[in-house]
Amino acid sequence: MTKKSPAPEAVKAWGRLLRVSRQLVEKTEDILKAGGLPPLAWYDVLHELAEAGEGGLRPFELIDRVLLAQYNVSRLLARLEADGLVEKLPVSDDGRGQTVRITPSGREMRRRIWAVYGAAIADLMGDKLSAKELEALASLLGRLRDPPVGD
Amino acid sequence: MTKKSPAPEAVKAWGRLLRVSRQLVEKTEDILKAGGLPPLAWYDVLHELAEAGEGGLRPFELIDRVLLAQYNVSRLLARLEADGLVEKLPVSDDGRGQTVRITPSGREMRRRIWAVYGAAIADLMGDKLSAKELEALASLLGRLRDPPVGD
DNA sequence: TCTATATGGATGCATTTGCATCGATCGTCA
DNA sequence: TGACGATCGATGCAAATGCATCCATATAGA
Repeated sequence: MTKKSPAPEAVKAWGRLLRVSRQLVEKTEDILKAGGLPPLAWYDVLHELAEAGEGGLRPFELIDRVLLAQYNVSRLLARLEADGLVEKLPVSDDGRGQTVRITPSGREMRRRIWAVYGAAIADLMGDKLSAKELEALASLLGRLRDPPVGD
Repeated sequence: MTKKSPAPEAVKAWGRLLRVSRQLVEKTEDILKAGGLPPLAWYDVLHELAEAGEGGLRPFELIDRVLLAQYNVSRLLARLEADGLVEKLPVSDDGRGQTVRITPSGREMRRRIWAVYGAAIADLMGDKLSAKELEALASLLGRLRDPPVGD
């Protein structure tokens, strides 16, 4: 079987995508660290749990949402629980599982992270592109997702 | 001082950017691993060194090109050297430094990785967007780079 | 019901990363 | 020339990640 060769435009866009995203993540992590705040992954999980509300989420639901490996979620939740930011509840109809719920202190931490994270997003993205351009970017990126997503 | 709040469009584009890039990287790493090939970072370094030619590069030059931390480059080069893919040469006019040059076997490895990596790029990007769209994407991403880059 | 298989989640172990620091040389300035 | 701060690159140690596997429960099939 013959391997495909990518178009030059694809290679260029690919390179930019990887480099830019790494640069942005790194900068954001630095800013959070400088503010004595936990890493981005913590925010992601706290955000999902906050959106999920009182019902909480099962760890395996978290896995697809935050795009982390199972063992990573398992350990991250352990750290969050140790810090009192989430709590694990047994779930009645499945003896294997548990439900994870954000605590008030977790919500507070989420707010604190967001104050810094949101500002970083504004600095690093919002200020560089117009609203129309941001929408165009989101739309193009959506087509690269698996599964692709519209709007 | 008041913190900025990001525009909703910025938040959406940000989320897509981080998720899509992680998804693409992960998929690509999986493909490489399945082919018994080393990780993407190896390709990056071999690619830069191949472009640099016989003159090679100093490790600190590699650092900004591949966007890796200094200690990461140091250790990655040690692994590449152990595998005979690069060689380290003393540099005459700076007793602290060294020059790193790709070996024939390193060039060969780069080709083998590219056969798989290039096909992944074609699959994951080239097939999803038109040439025009890819250029638009690259251009938008270029504006997010630090420093921003045109074309 | 009893057994086989699949799923949810945790964990031991090896590798990789991040952080701080170190040794060595270079450049500058008195 | 001699001293001092900066730069290049490596490395010890701690934390995080990846991998394989494990335990427990759930589900399906004979």
